[in-house]
Amino acid sequence: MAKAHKRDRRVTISDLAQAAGYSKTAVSFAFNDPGRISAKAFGIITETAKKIGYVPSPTARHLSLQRHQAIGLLLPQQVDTALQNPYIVHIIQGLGMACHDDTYTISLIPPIEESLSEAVRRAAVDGLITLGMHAEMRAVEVMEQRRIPFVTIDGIPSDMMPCVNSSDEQAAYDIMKLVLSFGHRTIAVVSIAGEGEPPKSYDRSVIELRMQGYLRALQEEGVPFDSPDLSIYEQECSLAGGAAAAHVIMKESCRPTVVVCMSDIMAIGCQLELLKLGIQVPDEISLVGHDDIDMASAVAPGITTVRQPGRMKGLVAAQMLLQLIAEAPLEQSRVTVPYSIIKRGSLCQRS
Amino acid sequence: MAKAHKRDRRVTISDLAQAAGYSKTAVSFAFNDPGRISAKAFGIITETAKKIGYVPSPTARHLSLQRHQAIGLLLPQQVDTALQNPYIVHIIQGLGMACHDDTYTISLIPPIEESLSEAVRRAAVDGLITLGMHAEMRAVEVMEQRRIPFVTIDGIPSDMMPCVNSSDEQAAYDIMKLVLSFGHRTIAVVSIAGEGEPPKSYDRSVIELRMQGYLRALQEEGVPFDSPDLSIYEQECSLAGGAAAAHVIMKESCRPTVVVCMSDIMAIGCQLELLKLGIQVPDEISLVGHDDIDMASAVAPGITTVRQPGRMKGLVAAQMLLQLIAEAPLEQSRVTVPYSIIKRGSLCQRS
DNA sequence: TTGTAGGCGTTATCAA
DNA sequence: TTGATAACGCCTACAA
Repeated sequence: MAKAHKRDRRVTISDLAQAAGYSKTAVSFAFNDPGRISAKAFGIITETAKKIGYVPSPTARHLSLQRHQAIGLLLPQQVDTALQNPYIVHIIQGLGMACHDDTYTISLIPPIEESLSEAVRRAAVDGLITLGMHAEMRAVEVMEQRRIPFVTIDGIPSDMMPCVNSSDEQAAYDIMKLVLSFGHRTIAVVSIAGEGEPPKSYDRSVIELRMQGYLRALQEEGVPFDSPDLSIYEQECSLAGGAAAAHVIMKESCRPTVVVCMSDIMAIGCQLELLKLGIQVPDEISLVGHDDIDMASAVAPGITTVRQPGRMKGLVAAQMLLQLIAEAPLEQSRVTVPYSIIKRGSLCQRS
Repeated sequence: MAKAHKRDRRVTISDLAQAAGYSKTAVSFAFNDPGRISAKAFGIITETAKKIGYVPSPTARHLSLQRHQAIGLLLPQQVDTALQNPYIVHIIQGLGMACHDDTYTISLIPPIEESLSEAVRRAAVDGLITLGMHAEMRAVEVMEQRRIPFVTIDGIPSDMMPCVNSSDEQAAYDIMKLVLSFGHRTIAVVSIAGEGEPPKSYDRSVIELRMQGYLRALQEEGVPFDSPDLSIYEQECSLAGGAAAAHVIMKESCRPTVVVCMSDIMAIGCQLELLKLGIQVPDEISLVGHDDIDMASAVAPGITTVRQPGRMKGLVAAQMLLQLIAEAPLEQSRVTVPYSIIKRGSLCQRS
């Protein structure tokens, strides 16, 4: 009567111990370290377990072991919004690759009522991956209080926080250099308009870094910021934004020979619109993008672009995190993953 | 000496209770039900909490409350593979939309050593979303033993298991009907080759249902299965598979006027290859696909296709699951989410 | 090899 | 309003 008052209680280790005629310890061993009990005991216990339908409670194990076998990805926005960004999907894939062998699970953790720190408080994970500078101080504080290790992707390299970055500035510099090497001198740059706080797809700092890279390359070639040959636009990061850019550009008195877009999605939108307007791409106007999303290789001509190594970043970050969780020392706490430039048909020699 | 032997123990509710000069109960109330203690007590406790850096342990709460505030998505493959399928990404977005308000977290749960049931055993979630028929019996058994509610997406409607489906057969029927209404009578169908056990992107049953839908429509219009005007191919579900289809089709003595592909990715691959071969799309050969992936609207001409309501399915499934978790009755345990046909440029009147 | 008992950090019950 | 104390279900020294 003391215990069996609820008919549909889930079956616990005690139930199994009783049913099998062994102690809880024996049962525990049967599941976690069979070598420590007799073969007979093991047989009886597993048999009985099957019979009465016993499944060890993960939660109880977690509490007891102080470990979840899970890592979390702290998202700057709600899940549905975040996953609209293919880059984030790539990162998750990378995390998955790293977690595969160690059978860690991945938790998608959006802010709770706008608050990342609140999300961190409640996260039942062994470690966290953080995106961008959104690792606001409050959240970092909580992670430290909770002693949860974390690795930041695309964060601002600082302090002792482990992070995985790619050289955005350099990548932008490189592709602009490529553009210039093709003889282009009348250039339109389409930057990303940052609407709202957390920009839909990109961190503000990334946008700035890319712009700096562009300008550095231009400067080197003697195209200063205020050159009449250089026009800079800001558009929403979408196909529509790219299309809008196409229209604006066509109205320019001094039409550019190349459009340098800060994202493939805009480049593709722009290219489709230019084609629709009867402009030959790349013959009349060349185009380059950024990110190498799937679509970039699917459109005709393919978009010359910079490949964001999202998967690689996720993979490396997760590996580092797993190290930290295991309390193993990190070889390096600041990793830079290389970009690569993908050459396709959208960029050609200036005609 | 009994307790304070570890210097870096994380601070617990007892520590706070002691530091604040109240009982654990009072502390618990301060965090969960402040109305039940005096304002003064609340003030002191929260103040002290901040000072000593106390954060309630989620795990301990989970064990105590028997609830995780998390749902899991049971993936048929590893995370990186699964997320290559945009349809699955859409589903996750849908889950995210549903979880937003209730601040549930989403766990991505891949099989553990090929075993879904093992993954279910260890999942620390309040409920599970299951994909396709991959909810093999063993996994279902474990869910029942653990008393974890679940909802299946694209599963085989059966028994009492709640599920969210879309009428694949009907959708295929509809698009084939559309094709026929445009006057096409010489038709190539490109089906999906099922390589390996869990097909890369599609459940076997979905493929069969779509084929059935195609055939039903054809039959109605007097194009029987063995008509010389109908040729059926099987290709890998990829751009390359579509391209391969294009080549095979062009070698046919009786060239079709339309290619009906079971997936957009194949349709796009096919279209790009046809264009490369100098075939006019849609004038010489029309094309239709299935799924309405992002790319389908980006290529030129756009692919006429059937929109897989992935987000909607995820949303509905998660809402149902949340109901089940709350032990609220389900309005209906079998929901069918409607497809819609998206008309774009790739399909035109037979010339 | 097996069992006893204490700990993991909360929440919930029920007196005081 | 407050505070002991018993769950929650498992793991694991330590003892037998």
